[in-house]
Amino acid sequence: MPSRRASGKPTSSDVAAAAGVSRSAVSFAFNNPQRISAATRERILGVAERLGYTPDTLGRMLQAGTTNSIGVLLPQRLARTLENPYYARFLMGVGQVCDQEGYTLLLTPPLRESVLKAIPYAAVDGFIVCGLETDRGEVAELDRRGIPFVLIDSDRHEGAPSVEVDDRGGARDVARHLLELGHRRLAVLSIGPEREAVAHGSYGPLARRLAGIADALAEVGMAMADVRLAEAPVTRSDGYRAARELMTGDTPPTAIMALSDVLAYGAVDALQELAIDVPGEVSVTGFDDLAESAWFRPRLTTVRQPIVTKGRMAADFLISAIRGEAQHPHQTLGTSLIVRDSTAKPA
Amino acid sequence: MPSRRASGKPTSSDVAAAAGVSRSAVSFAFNNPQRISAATRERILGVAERLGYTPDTLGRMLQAGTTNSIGVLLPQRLARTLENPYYARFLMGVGQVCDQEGYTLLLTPPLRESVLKAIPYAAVDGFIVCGLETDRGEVAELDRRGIPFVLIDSDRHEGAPSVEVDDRGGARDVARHLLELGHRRLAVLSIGPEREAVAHGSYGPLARRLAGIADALAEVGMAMADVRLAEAPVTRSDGYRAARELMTGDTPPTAIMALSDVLAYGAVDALQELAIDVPGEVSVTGFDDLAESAWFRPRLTTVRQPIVTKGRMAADFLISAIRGEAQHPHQTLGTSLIVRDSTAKPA
DNA sequence: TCAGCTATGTAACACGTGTTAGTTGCCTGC
DNA sequence: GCAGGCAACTAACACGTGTTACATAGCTGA
Repeated sequence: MPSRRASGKPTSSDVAAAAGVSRSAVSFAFNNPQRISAATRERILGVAERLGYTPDTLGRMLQAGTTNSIGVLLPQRLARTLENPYYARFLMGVGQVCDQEGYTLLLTPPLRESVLKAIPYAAVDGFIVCGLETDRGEVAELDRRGIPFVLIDSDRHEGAPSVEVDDRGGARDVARHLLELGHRRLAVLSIGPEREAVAHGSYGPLARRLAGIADALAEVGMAMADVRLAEAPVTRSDGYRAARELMTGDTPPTAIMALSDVLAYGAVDALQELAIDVPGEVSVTGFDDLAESAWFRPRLTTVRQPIVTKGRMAADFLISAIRGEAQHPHQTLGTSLIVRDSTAKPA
Repeated sequence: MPSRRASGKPTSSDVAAAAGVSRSAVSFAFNNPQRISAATRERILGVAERLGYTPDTLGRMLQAGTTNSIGVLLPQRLARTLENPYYARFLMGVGQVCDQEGYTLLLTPPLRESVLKAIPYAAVDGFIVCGLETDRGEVAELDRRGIPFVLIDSDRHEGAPSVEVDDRGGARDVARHLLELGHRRLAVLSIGPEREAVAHGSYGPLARRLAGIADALAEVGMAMADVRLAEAPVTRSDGYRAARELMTGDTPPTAIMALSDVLAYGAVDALQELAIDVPGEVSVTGFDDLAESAWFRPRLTTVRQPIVTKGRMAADFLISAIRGEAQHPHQTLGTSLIVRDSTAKPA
């Protein structure tokens, strides 16, 4: 009978005792067959089978010093994250590499509203750090832990690999597109509320996109002050509500620039319900180019960012760092303007 | 200087040595402040700070016997899983509970094509087992490990909690709906290829849905043999291709029953490209009722299954089991037919 | 003044594993 | 017949933590 008090799980000591051998022999029987005679090996395996023994995962990990798992440090709660198609797609890219290299994927949301506090509770070989709007010590904490990590959509940080996207250029391109079509009454549907973060000097993707829009506006002698700014948290419904409100003014915009595709979908929903033709009366643009945007009616004009590639590259960099192979590469991925059917000259 | 050979990370022994105290004192300084004098506590914390010490996650987990993490045992690779909106939504439900209870979420894909082999490599307090088409010993393995688990979309298994959906009833409802409208030339767009699994006696959700369709057919004197069956792996594009092929015959169907919403989207894409009106000429139905289906044009007639609730309930059951609170509840969630604009009487 | 209690710190144990160094016995070869 | 080598196995270490049982000193109260 396994001696372990009441917790059930038999340990290698139990097997050793029952088989009349040492604990080492048990380990060899499982991991190093040729290091032990075939006869006793069979006996040990038999006893193990009878007792229902399985090597403990944590014990093995502690000894091996590796978990075969990579963590994704998320800025939002799991429910909000998985609700967002952007993250689903990003994680898909990460997952491709995990599949290939045999890693599991640990999703780590903030613990009690704190990303920092979540770090000690994740048993992983390395972290992919997502959308760190303001660095409140997470990077320092990871550094001192000596655990490899990669920054995504954050500020560039010497001492760690990073993958970013040319958000500024992409936003500039789409704004330019609308301006060249002749639009002057523009509205920006931003992901928010994060204006405070921007005001406080954060340089997340959001701030960069706004900067890109400002760039394009400046080229025609306009400024952000000439643009109407609305904010919606994240979902399609949020975009719907925000767009409805945008159209209530006495001089509604002729073009709505949404800072994510999902918000753009919602905006189109609102316009259709108001019987406003897209793009005949109002043009709408997105950002991301999710797969659905090509199927959406009207087919959405948007900025393509290589989300899956971003995830894949992040995982590649991380695994290289875990293996101690690479230094600290910084990659900035390009964007491209995808002109489809949701934009046209103003009426 | 920390003595540890070259691996970097200082351990509590290093801190103890540097502070001239025992290792226990270091532990107390961090976890049990009142067990030690304020003066030495400050000193220890100071030394720890200087050395850059952080308690090791694995060591702590091993001692505590808990990981604060729950695992999701997936039947497919991560890339395929996260590509599927159904799973994204299911994981969202699981995530809601994780957020609430402070758990992290470990996604565990098959290792070398084997779900079984993946189990020993996941450091979790319990598993949510998804879509176990055929039980090849996974349940036995989890049982012998003595780790709590919950079965989702599988056969009911005494000895473990489970959450299922009335797939059969849902499929029967939607088939009945089409038959009552007058359709007789039906096509089923199944998720596959898994016909072999069904033939081998597996009772996954897919088989149950097919059984439900057979039920409805029987009510009007028809059988599955009278229905055209096509299979598509999983994505919208897959559905598109399969539907195009379905329509090539000399007597194309007047209604397409897709076994998932995503496939239904693809089917509508194909019909639109062929200039076939939906629902005027051909009706299309889905299964799942994803959020997008209400926005889709034409608004999709489908079977709603409570995906998020399923995930939430699975996580609830699991956490109860981890805490040793509950027995082995079995829950079967209901479905409801959502009639929208993608179905009509045949021409 | 001394028994007894509290505050403080430590040694030892427990969690469960893999691996290295070392012991024993048997067989081979000269 | 015995040195040397090999096979089989074990003791001890390492991974890093939290916690329990014990020792010591100082203080309080009768």
